Amino acid sequence: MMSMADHPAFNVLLATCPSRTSLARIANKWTAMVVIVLSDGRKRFGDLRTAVEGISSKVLTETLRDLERDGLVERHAYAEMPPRVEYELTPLGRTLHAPLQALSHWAEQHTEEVQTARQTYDARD
Amino acid sequence: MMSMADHPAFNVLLATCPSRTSLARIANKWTAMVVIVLSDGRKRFGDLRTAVEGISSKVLTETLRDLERDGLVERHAYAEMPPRVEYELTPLGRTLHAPLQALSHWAEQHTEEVQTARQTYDARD
DNA sequence: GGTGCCTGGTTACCGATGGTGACCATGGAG
DNA sequence: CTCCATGGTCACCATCGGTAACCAGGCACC
Repeated sequence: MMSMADHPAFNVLLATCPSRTSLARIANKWTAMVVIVLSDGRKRFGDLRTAVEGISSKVLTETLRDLERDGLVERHAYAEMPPRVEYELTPLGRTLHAPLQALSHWAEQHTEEVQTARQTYDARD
Repeated sequence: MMSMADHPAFNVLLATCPSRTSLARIANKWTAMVVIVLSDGRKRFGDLRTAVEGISSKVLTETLRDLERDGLVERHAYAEMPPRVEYELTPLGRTLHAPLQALSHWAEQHTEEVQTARQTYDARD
């Protein structure tokens, strides 16, 4: 059975609703790519940096910190030399995989249509 | 039947893949909110501005222009005074509704967990 | 014991992006 | 002749994303 409590009155369209903060975090290309890579399993910092082509150390660090802060990713640091740090999705983070994967699939599947539309738009008058 | 041509080798994880441009456009909070409002039907500029609380004219204009350029939204301007301009999703734009709605739902449904995690993170040492 | 490599960052800097508030063109109403 | 309504644009500033250089610390080599 579902009660009212299962449906809090959160609405991203409302300016002051805290859910908008959550949306802003996940509706982000780097977040999407990092989560997709991490859903394959625990990954080291350097491996993430390689897998998510083109991301810089700084942006990867920030993205991971934000995800950790929001309880979506867990950080495991080992006191070794050279250092080793691994990241993995929390159970909450794993629930993000499906929606973000869907978004990426959309991007991949409709890229050609988007490119065509863009060329048409840019070519007109 | 599906052929190879139905599955182009687009991959958002590759830096130079054009699908990444598409992902960057749709993985954006304003895009998500605008598409969700528009999936309810054709809307006037002013109504969109009201429905997506907190968006400025400038950002709404830019968001709509980008969506139009990518073939996701169609703009209908009427030569009346005062002016009337309506926007509606194209068939391609409508395919975005489900993934973006899912993302918003995630944000709304997990806001409390995210907030709790954030407080815990910020409170530690 | 100086040189260099390895990893996971940090720092300074800089251009793009997002956000704010004022302003505008047009025509009709008062 | 002034005011309102609509759908913007413009100038301006803050914040963010991105780039390239550098760093800590231990180990290996010579």
